[in-house]
This record gives sequence, C-alpha cells and structure tokens, in this order.
Amino acid sequence: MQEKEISLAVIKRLPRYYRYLGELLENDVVRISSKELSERMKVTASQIRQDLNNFGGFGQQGYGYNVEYLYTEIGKILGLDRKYNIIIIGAGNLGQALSNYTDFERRGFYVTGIFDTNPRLEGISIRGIEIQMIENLEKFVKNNPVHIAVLTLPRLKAPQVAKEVVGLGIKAIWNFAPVDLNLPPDVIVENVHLAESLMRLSYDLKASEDNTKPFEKEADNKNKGN
Amino acid sequence: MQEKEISLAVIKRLPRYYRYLGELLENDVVRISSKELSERMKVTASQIRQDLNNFGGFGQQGYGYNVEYLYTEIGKILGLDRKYNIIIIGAGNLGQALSNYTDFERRGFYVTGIFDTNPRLEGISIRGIEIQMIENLEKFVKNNPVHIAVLTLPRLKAPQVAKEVVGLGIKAIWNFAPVDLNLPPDVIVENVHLAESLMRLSYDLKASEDNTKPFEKEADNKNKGN
DNA sequence: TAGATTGTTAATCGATTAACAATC
DNA sequence: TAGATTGTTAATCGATTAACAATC
Repeated sequence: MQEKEISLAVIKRLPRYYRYLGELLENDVVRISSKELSERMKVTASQIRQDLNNFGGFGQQGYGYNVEYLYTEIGKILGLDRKYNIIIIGAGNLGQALSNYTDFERRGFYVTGIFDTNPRLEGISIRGIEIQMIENLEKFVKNNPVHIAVLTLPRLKAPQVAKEVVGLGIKAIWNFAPVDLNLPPDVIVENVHLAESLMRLSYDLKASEDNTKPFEKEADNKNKGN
Repeated sequence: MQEKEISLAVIKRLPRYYRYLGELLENDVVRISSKELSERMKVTASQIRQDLNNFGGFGQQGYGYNVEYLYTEIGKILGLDRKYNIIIIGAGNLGQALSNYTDFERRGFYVTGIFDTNPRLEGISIRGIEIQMIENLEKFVKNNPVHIAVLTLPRLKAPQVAKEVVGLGIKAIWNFAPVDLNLPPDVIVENVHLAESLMRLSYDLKASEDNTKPFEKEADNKNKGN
C-alpha cells in the first residue's frame, strides 16, 4: 500500500507528533499550522510538512491541520487502531512494573500473560493476571493469540527465550535485555536499552561539565546540539 | 578539550560499542579489527573507524584494536570512570524497579535517595534506602551531592518537579514521564519514552503485516531497513 | 619484509531546510 | 478577493561509505 519506503528517521518522529497532538486535543485546540506546531515541538515547520506528506495530505492550505483528524490518522499509521495482546516474560521488577502500567491499555496494548522461571513467583497475581511458569508458555500461546512478547529478563537468558518465542510464531518482541537479538528478518524487534540511555546521559553530563571548566571556556564554547 | 563537535549520531552509538567490547572482554578476546567487529555488530567497518577517530586513534595498523584498552577508553569518553549519585523521584512501579536495578551500580550509578508524594510509601525501604516524602527533597539535596535525578512520575507532575529539581542545582535529569521538559540549556535531559517505543513497534508490526498480505506482495516487496 | 589494518580524505548518499507555486 | 498555509520541488547540509596511503 505504501508507495515508497519511509525513512526510519520519520517513523521515529511520528509518536512524538502523536503525543503533541494528543495534548492539543486535551486542551481543545481544533486546528494548528505546521508553523505553530513547529514552535511548540522545536523542530522546523518544513520537517513537519515533509514528514506528514510521506503518508498523504492531511492539511488544508490557508487553514493548517485539524488536530483531531491528524491525531486519528497518525494513530492509524502507527497501528493504534487495533488491539494487541502482549505477554511479559520475566516477572522481575521491571516486568512487574510494565505489567502494572495501565497506560498501555489506553493505547490498545493488553497484557494477557506473565511468565517467569522462578517458582516463588508462581501464582502471584498482577492486576488479575497470574504469573505462570515459563513451561506453560507454549500451551498458552497455542490457546491465546499473542501479538507481542516483552522480554524483561537477564541478558544471558534473552537470546534463547527470544528464539523460543519466535518458534511459537510470535512476530514482535519488545526487548529490555541489554543484548541484540539476532532473529529472522520477519521478526520485529524494538529495543529499550536503559543502560545505554543512562550512558548517553553521563556522556552529556561530562561534556557539559568540561565546557564549564573555566580554563577551557574559550577553546570550545560553541553551543551543543540537542 | 574536544576539538570539534561530535555528532549526536556518533554519541548514540558509543554505548553499543561499549556493550560489544564488554562482551568480547568477557569472552577473553584480546584484539579485534574493525572488520570483525563490524560483522558482529552489523555496521560498516568504515563507520566504526570514523566513529572512534572522533576521539583519537585507539588502534594500530596491521593489528586492530586492543579490546580491553578500547573498552576502557570508551568508558572514559562516556563518563563511566567516576561515580554518580542518583535520586529517584516517583516511587511507583517503575521507580521502584529502577531503584532495585543493581546493574547500574556496576557502572557507577548509585541510588542515594527515593522520593514520593504518597504518604503510604513513606519509610518503605528499597535496598536499604527509605522512601522519603518529597518535602524532604530540598534538605536532602543540600546535604548530599546529587548528580542525576530520575523522574518516574506522572506526566502532569513531571514539568513542575523538574523545575524544582533544577532549582536545587541538579544538572541532569533522566526523564521517564511522557512529556518534554523545557529546561534551561545547561540542564541535561535524557528521555526514555516507553510509550513511543511501543508505538514504533506497533508501526513496524503493522508494516510487516501489510507486506505479508498476499495481494499487495508485488506492489512493495522491497526489503525494509532496520 | 609482506600482509594486515588503521587513520583519513574523497565520493556518495540521504535527510533537512528553504523556497514558492498551488489553493483553500 | 486577499491572506494564510499547505504540498512539493530544489538547494543545502550532514552523515555514511568507499578508497587508499601510511604504518605497524
């Protein structure tokens, strides 16, 4: 259906547009121009128009964009016009936190199963969903449609479990383990590498402290990009 | 100290290099060429050499790179050769999960305080650190050096708390709230927007399902980039 | 020394920004 | 209609890749 390949850079920006439009909608803003949105989001108006036009003309000359319409359309592009069943594998702190995160349901992501290897967690209930032993995974997936598997388990276990999950026919993995999963090309993997995010923060912090050191000020006081 | 501005794209790749080098080190690999590393990481050897040369010549012609040396040097670049005290503001599921995350300590990030507004959480201990009421924040920061504040609190509260935190002199924020914090330019903000990550996953999943639909196969069966 | 592989310059590719005609 | 703002083409900018001389 898509005419030409959409660049990854564009796709990565879509959820942020969606978030801003959602906020505008909350504030009962009916229409917005690319210029005004660009000022709020701190990007260029040109980029907004280019990005949106990858998917079609959602605006109107002389008027701008209807907030509600654009919000809905971007939602459709992002695949938020349907429901997803997700299972969480690894019921440690992070897995439990994500299981408890009701916000995802508002967007159509429903946790339907939670799995772990630790027998002490068996049967513990999170928002009405009992933690199961991972041995039950195969049976569960065969009886319940699962669209996304969330991996919140130790680095050394993740690749093997990912393989099993893919073997059961699951096509999308949200990976929180600090490792790259090498899976067949038809499997979608989205990584959340918290440690890497924290390292970028410490890099920036270090760089800004270096810039503040009095004797180096003159040498490199150009502004840092965001 | 830095000669020219390092591009954001390069900085974002550094933690991944660091992770791969750490794995090689674990496996007692002593040296590696850009070519071999490029095959493991699925990037070009050229990119690796370009990236590293932003920071200096870490390799040796005809030999490659010494894994341990390169690992250490990238660690220094990322600011991992020192310790950071971090406080967590918002002791909900995610805040507690991060507080429990011992992995960060290995990299030098120490949780020294946890804060919330919910009186029912007051005094609950996580790894020996008692959850405090947010009213104590100012006093705490004045008596204890804090390098990084982690915001794991609701979207609507985050901007105000961020402002307060910055007012207390904290220069770096790891923001998990789904909102952009508009803070002075000398404050470092690293965002982790989980909902946006999940939306990218659903976009990719949708796109791959569209590609699999039999009648559209011919129209767009080019390979999707990663 | 010969072979390997870096560091670095030059060429290519892709993404962002600017500009403006089309049009509401 | 006049003014505003999009959709889209063209120009610019920056990042990636290729190539190879330097050198271990």
